[in-house]
Amino acid sequence: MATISRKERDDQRRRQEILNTALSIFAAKGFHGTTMAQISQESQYPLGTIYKYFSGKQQMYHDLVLHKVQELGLIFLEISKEKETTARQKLLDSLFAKARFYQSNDEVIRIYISERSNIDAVLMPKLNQKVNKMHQKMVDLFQAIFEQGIRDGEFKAYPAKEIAIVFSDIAHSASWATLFREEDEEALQQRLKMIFEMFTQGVSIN
Amino acid sequence: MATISRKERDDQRRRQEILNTALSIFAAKGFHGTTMAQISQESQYPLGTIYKYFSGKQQMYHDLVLHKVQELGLIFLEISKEKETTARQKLLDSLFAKARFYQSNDEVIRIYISERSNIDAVLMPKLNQKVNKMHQKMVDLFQAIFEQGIRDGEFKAYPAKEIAIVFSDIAHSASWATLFREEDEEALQQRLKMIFEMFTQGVSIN
Amino acid sequence: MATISRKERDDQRRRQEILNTALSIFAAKGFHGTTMAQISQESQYPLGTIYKYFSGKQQMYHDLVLHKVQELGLIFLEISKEKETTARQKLLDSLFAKARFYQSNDEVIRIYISERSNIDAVLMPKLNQKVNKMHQKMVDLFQAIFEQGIRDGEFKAYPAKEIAIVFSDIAHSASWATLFREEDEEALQQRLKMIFEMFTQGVSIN
Amino acid sequence: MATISRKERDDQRRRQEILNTALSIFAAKGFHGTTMAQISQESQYPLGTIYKYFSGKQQMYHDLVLHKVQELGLIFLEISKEKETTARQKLLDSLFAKARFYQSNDEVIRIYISERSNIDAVLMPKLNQKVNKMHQKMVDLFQAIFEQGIRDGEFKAYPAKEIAIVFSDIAHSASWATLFREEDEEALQQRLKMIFEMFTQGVSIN
DNA sequence: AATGAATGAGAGTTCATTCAT
DNA sequence: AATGAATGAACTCTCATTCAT
Repeated sequence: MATISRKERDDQRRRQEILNTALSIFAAKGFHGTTMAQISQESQYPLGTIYKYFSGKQQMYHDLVLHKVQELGLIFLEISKEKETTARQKLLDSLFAKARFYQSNDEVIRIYISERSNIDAVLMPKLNQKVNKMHQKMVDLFQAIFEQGIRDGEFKAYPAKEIAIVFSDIAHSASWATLFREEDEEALQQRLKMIFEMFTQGVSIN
Repeated sequence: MATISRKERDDQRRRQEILNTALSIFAAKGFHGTTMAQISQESQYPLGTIYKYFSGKQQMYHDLVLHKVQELGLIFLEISKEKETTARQKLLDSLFAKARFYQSNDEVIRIYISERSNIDAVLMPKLNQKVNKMHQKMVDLFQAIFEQGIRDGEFKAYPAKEIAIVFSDIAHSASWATLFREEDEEALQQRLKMIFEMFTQGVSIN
Repeated sequence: MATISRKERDDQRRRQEILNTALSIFAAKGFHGTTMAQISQESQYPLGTIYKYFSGKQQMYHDLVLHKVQELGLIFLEISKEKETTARQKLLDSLFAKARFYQSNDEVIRIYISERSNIDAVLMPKLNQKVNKMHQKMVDLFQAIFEQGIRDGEFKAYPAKEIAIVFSDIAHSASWATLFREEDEEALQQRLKMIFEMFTQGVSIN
Repeated sequence: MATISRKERDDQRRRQEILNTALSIFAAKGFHGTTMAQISQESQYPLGTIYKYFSGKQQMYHDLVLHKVQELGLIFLEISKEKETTARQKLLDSLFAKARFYQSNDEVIRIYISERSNIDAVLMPKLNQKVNKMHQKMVDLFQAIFEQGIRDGEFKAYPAKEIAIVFSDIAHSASWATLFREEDEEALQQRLKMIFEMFTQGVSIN
């Protein structure tokens, strides 16, 4: 019904507004440096309301991280599902997509990395597990792409899983670097292409 | 002569014992999840004693991180300074060294990564700066190796800095993976060699 | 209109209750001998609540001292502003007022004296400055009264400032003594009058 | 015997050196702001040695205060015992003596005043009692002088005790003021004489 | 239903005193 | 006998969460 759906839409919007505010603060001050009072104040939502939408500080953080990681995962999923595209092209697309995603989500990226580094694994073991699981899924997507590429004679028959891991980290590092450089679009594209060429052609002479 | 008084030796030993305990706890629970009381209890040193050796929780953490990062830096420095070694071999050595270092220092590695991820940059900006500086130095060492390799006709003339960054992250990722696999020495060596071959020869079929 | 919301009134009352409790304890045990936990326990307000009203132990102490000193200052100001009163009478009024104030605020008086004595000037320099400033203002009021008295031919032409200081301290000492005697109202009045006569007529014969 | 007496003299000297250092620090930072470690460092005496001479921080403080107050008491005793001197002159002498004492002992004076204000009566009740007792003795000396003066027809027959209290506080206030003025010897003498004249002749015109 | 004031456990750190050397 | 490193109780203050309004 319309009434319910309006309420739902409002809820969704509020939730998102709160999350966005929380994201900025978490990224700036870290999980422990951020207080619920700050989030309440900055987001203009009363504390009680925030606790209506989230069961606690930790869950909020979980939501935030998982939501964003999922977003990135979806992008890769889209790319990997394309039918008429070569493996090579899919990888290149993924590389560009990741860099773009990092550029427009630099705040959350810090958090994602931090989570991956496991540091609060004891305090938030579930989040950590989930993040790693999603990371694994993304690597799996790459693995599938490499399997396709090997099948199609594009790539050498290295173990697809190992290549996927290496590629995933190259993509991360190339994208991460984006956040600390003042590159224009052109320079970014050139750099990414060069890195991709390194990866495919190797750095050795012959 | 090694005129270290007994007191000094004792001090050094105690300091190290405390640091070791702290390391375990920091690695397991993170900076914020660790309490001085825990370190005191676990290390069997009274709180007051710990504060004799370290001016506070934060300084302890700093010491811990910087000390270990320096250790890794020294290893790379040794390798890069070798005279009669080809660039190729130096890189291979570095890759193996990094993996071994990660294996024997898995606890501190989590901390190092966490620091690099910037998450508490506001709370501990100085540590962060220093860690990044040391990371930069390590990348610089790799860059020098690549410059040597390019000069000697071993490597293609990619921008040395970009290759260095890529290589550094591949090395990290390959070593990091070590911590979550049950590989014997043999399997590890094979994997590292394969990854290095990928990196040098490229994954594409021409 | 007195549109003080109930909340504001409650706040004010609570604040005052806490201050009153704190006052007793500070007066009995001094600043350093008093713990926030004691104030919390004695006042029946939880620690967190106390920190809602006061930003810390020191600020509480400041508030307490300044508030009370101001109160006394206002009393003197009232007296000194009276139009139709002789200087002599104003001084007598001030003397009585001070004694009464000491009687009904014996706890805070100890604190005031302690502050004036400068002992924690390094730890709480601002409070000390303010208290001394207010003390100076009170002496200035007396000075003005003496100037009036000299102009009117009531008093000898001693430097008004010096007489004011002497009078201020006589008033303090006479009032202070009140706290350690078991005088009825009658005896108090007689003693103060006698002291005032000593001050005005001198103790020497001819 | 000579050997013992040398030891005793050394002990006495060391004790005094420690006390002098402690005095400076107590006066500057207050009782609670001063740490035993500071006294040890500043005085160049090891902590253990200090605890040989004093049973604790508090006793040190006691010794310090009592010693100095006694010194002042002795001065007044000397003056009051003089045979051929008029009461008037004895008071004048006392006034000058007090001012000089304050000038050369400004550090301890702050402490003395602080003690008199009773603020740590619960923490150091014995010291407080003793200081007040000594203060009382000094007032008693003044009282005896006034009784002498009244007997000799120098002073009006006010209750000697009350005059003594008033005089004692005037003397304190006049001396205290010394610490915050930049008076030369001449100006000081004039001021004290004027204050004494005020006290004896009264401030009123007949 | 929505709010935000109230709560109190638990954090990091200090320092008077002891006592093994 | 002289030392000063070692001790740990006790301090102030913070903040995630609750629940009365």
